[in-house]
Amino acid sequence: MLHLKKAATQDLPVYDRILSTALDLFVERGYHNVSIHDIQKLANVSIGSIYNHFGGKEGVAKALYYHLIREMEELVADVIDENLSFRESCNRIISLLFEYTESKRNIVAYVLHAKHQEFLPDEPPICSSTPFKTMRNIVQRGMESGEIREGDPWVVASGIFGGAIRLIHLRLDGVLNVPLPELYDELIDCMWHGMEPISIQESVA
Amino acid sequence: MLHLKKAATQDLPVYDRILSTALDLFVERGYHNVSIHDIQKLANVSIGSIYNHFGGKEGVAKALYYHLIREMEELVADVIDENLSFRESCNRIISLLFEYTESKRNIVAYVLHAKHQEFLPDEPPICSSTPFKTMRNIVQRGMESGEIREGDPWVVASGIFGGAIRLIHLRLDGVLNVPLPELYDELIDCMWHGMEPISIQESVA
DNA sequence: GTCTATACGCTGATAGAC
DNA sequence: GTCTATCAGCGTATAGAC
Repeated sequence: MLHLKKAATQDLPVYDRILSTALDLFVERGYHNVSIHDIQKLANVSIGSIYNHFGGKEGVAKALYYHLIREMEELVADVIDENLSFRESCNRIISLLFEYTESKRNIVAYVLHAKHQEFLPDEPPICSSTPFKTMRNIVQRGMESGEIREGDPWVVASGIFGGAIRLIHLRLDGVLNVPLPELYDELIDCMWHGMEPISIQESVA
Repeated sequence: MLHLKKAATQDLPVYDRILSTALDLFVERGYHNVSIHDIQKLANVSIGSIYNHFGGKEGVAKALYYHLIREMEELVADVIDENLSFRESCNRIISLLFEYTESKRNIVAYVLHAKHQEFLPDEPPICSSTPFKTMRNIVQRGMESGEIREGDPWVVASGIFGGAIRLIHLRLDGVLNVPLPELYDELIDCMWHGMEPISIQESVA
């Protein structure tokens, strides 16, 4: 697997160096504002190497896409292996995504931000790709086991993860200047108990 | 104001015809995959006209941006003028956004989807732009009046609107093939009452 | 596998007639 | 204001040496 660190960039083998550099550039400037020459210079490789390994710029983007989707899948799979309750699984996934957003910003940004259809016309849109499908399936299992309200799985999944994803977007866009993990507890509370004022919730109970 | 309709495209004055065509093309292919020549051909105008009115492709994108942001602002402002309760205001905004997504798909897609920083480096990111700021402010007022739980305004705003925005994205990406208004009631219920199974909510009450 | 130099097409932009 | 013809620059991709 590929672990991207800027500091270690120069020590990586060519293949990984290209991917690592491309990730940084794509996230920073956007795919279309990065030329092969930019990647070539910053990664200290030749254009020929890039074409040898990836067959061009689109090939680089595609390889990146698969690497990072896989990384996200593993994150979700690890949570499932922990055999937590349904609700704890959801919380854990959100918690990990929040940590990722802080420690591996560009990975999350590339997966979440990019309109991959603009430059990867063959790939399915990201929300239907495996990690998100998996998350939807988790929700469906939670409904069947009665741990969560019944309903359209997409609506329920959006209700659970929508707030978290929104916060990640805000954080990536630089609108939020608070690290996401600090907001975790409050968000979890909001999503499970709803947005009613707490006084009402208590008076009902 | 600009009301974009594909059918009436050919009857519009040049200025609006360019904007309308550009909107469709930008959403369909993405800003960078659309050339001035594409716009020129499809809008039945000359390149000269485009440069006269907008000063270039970026100028077209910028004008579009302002038009559509303004349209969204008005949508929110109209809701505020109705003087509903805080909660009803939120519901109404979501309802209108859902309708917009169905009837004016490309407008919503352009405002929501695009990473405008990639091609409009001078503009602020969309989530911090006026309509979203306004929505956050509404939330803040709701907290002060006790109609909603206290907390970080971004977290609360994400809790309220995050699910809706997520569904809009899914719909725009073609993952959902149900018109959003049909999902409205269920979503609203989820967001106000939380994701607990309904049986538990009832037993608590 | 890695590199450099080069070719070719596309795109944004301009000039100048009407 | 609208148009066409044309230019200059950039970015992808290739060819061929090492």
